[in-house]
Amino acid sequence: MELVEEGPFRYRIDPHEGMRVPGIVFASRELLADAEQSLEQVVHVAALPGIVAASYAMPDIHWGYGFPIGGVAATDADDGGVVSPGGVGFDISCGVRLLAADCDGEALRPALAEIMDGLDRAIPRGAGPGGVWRPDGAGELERLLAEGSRFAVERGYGEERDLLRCEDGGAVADADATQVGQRARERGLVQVGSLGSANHFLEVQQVSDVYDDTTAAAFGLAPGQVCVMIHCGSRGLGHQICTDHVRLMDRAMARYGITVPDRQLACTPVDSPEGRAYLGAMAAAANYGRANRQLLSDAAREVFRRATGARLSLVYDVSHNLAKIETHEVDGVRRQLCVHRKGATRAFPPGHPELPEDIREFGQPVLIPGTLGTASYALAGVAGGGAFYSTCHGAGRTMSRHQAARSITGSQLRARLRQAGIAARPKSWRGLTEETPEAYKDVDAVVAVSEGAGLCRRIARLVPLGVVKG
DNA sequence: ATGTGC
Repeated sequence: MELVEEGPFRYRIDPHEGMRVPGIVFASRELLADAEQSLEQVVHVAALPGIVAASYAMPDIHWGYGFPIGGVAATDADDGGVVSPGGVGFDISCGVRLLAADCDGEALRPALAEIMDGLDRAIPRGAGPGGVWRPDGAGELERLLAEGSRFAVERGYGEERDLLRCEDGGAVADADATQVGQRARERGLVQVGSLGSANHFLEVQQVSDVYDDTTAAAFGLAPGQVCVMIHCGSRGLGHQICTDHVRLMDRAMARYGITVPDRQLACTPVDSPEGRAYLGAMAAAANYGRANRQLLSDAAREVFRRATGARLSLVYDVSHNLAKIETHEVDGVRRQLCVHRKGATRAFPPGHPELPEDIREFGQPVLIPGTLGTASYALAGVAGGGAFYSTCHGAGRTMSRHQAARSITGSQLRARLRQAGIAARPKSWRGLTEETPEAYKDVDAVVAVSEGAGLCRRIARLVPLGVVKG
């Protein structure tokens, strides 16, 4: 792949092979070495009808279904632009929530084992059914899909202030539950308030570094402070919605005269019945994902309250797998675009009207989950953020799950975490080996490059004290 | 990511 170095940590792939726009890859030379194969997917995405500006790749890019994970693509509906479920991914609305405790690590230490045991009992996780709340039939699921975190808070799982610190106030307005199929509903009904498996986790963390005292304080973060980070998505419901709508679009594509370089890029115009149906179902899954994180926050709060009386207040909740209709200025013209972010986090700049009033001047909080036993980050959006105000979402895999599981045994991993002073409560030690840190890129490098490329800035770094995983 | 692989 021919890459033109355009600026610091910014590379361009010039249009060829049916590309309508260039590819723009944000990376260092080291990170590019891991990205080589997935750049082909950046090229494929650049061929989508109606794509605007560029097919972007974040520094944590890796191979995904159709689109790369770490990809950003915006399309213009008025210019034949399409929407593609592959541009969001199977885990619709997968995202991260960070809660700040009113105590520091030193104070928490004596109660840590008790808290971890409490979380071990309170947090449903792993594949299959099980959640903290079983909606009372189809009516409640319907409201959950329409109202997201708002409904969870209304039902007593949280406080009104939580909603102010959620992307979209905790619910997107354009959810259309009629486009969520029966199987998706059945799977979703029994998984409300559950973590899932793979790289999803709930961690008790401590702030290890602060890079901007003022912004950190405004976000509610200080050196040494205890936090809880939750990384999860929309479970089987989102997965089923993606499966269903990929199939529908795959069949419909030809009728719109659309051809794509990879069948996994199945798409239809944003303004088509199929496009609107997907966006409506996707928004319902987005609300499910937010409610899921809200319910797990409530479960964690209860454990902390009982163990030490500590309170957890929400810093922010943001997704990294979503398509959204947003207004952006392109070459001096304001346009309504369908922005696909897949393994990429929205990072609105300071002053953006959609940000909570009390932190608006600092830019949107961006939450980056680390991999097992490594650091996580709180970042902030910056003015001029290159890729439709998006940045990285995490470390990004370099090893397959199979490869990772062969590289270390459960007991070796267990010993390492214990040595690092991290209290782990996995559902199974065997399953955890797929998540060994060597299977991922270095999150510190990914975040440093994202900042260097002008996509975001670092606010605080967090390290794990305890981890709950599927 | 996922009642993991058509």
